[in-house]
Amino acid sequence: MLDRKFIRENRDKIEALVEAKNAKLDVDQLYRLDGEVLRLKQELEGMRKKRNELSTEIGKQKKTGGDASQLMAEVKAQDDKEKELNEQHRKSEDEYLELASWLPNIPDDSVPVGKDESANKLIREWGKQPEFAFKPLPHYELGEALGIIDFQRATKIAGARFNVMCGKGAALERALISFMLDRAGEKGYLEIYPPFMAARESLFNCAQLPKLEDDMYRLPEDDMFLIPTAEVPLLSFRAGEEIKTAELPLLYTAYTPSFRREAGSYGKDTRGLIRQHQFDKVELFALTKPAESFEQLEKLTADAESILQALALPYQTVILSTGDMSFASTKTYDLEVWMPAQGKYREISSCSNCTDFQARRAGIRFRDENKKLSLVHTLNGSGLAVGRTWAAIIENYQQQDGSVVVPEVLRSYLGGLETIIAVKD
RNA sequence: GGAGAGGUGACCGAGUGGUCGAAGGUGACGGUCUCGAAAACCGUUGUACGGGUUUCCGUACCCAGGGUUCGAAUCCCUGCCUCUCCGCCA
Repeated sequence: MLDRKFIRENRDKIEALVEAKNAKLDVDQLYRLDGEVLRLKQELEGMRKKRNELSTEIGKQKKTGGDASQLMAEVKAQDDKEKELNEQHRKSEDEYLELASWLPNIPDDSVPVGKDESANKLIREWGKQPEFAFKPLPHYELGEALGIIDFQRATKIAGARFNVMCGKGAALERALISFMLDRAGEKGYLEIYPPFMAARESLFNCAQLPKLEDDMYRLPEDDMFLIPTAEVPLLSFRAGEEIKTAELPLLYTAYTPSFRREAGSYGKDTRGLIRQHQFDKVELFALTKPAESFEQLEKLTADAESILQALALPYQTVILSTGDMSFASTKTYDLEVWMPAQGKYREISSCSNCTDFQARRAGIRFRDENKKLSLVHTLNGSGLAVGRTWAAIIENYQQQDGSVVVPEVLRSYLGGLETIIAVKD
């Protein structure tokens, strides 16, 4: 949610925003409703004032045994008008809020302007792409040959875009989660283990709603959703709270699965682990003072990058253009890991500064230097998407004989295992 | 799932129809005292929106949404949440 006064006083910026982020809403209607709400509210408050004054007077009369019937009739006389005004005001207000909830957050000035991902900009590259004396295989072929992942049988359980990991494959997934959580813990993030389902309000606070309702799995009887990212529970964890200023910045990390319907992505990445309905992720999340959030974004991004570096996986860091950014973000870095079989970099993390956009919806505040209640800023980043990391390891560490070398930092998590080899049957 | 109790300001807690935005306490802040600190004492301390804009005025808010009433934190209804007991269950 954007600040209402800001919207009111910056129509030019709002129009530019709607253009830059490809938002779909009727700006004229938004401003018409805002004006109407203000007008109705003023009129309504005037009537309430009169009613309050008369009621007080009636109270006094009754106390002293005077006759209040005249006054009571006077109050009664404005009932209908007041009721109607109230109704109109509420209706306009609801319509306004509904419309305003479709306004995305405003991109930071440092973000490249562009319609889509073609305008994204490379920030830096890290690591050397491995050279193979043979044609590197995709992770799904290798993984199936090694017997550590099974896409075929997963369909019997849940259909397409799911997977079953087996043996060392399952252990590798678990090792990655533990490794990432441990690293985040070392960097000062508090580990959180939250619910994997969330109420409608949590999704709205996070700005997954209203825009992404069709992209989520829903439990209609309870009006709950399977979380599409740990960002949802981590934001709502402190919703409605006044955070003690000395506590900021608050850093949280959480492992959760993420559930996404991937509606509208038919035919994209149909093979392998890149695009699944359920995938594991270790999330990094931060609440900061406003003045520190962009600095925190650099730190948080660096923290995510450090995981890739520790795993010695080549990657590049990209800043997303205005048209490619998510709804709530003002500035987003994507980390893209090298996938040898595709010969491409693929997104493995996305780190965003949502400034006060989510905090306003969730009501998370603190006392600033002037002791005024202010909204905190929220940031989130994957650190990292575990399934895609799994895939990147299999592909980057593959050997000619079809085995996969285990990255050194993971070996202690796998009982010292150095190489994943095919299970003989 | 069944029965009961309850949800009040940063926190604890009083308040069962009018003068209650709300006692008291804690915390925080300012001051007195002190070399300094603690203690003690005095004072200050809600949010949002709208209007005027130098300290001002108004409206709303005592979980949320409806209702009764001239008037509701206080009465009624619904929902959500918490606690206790029973049942069920990993």
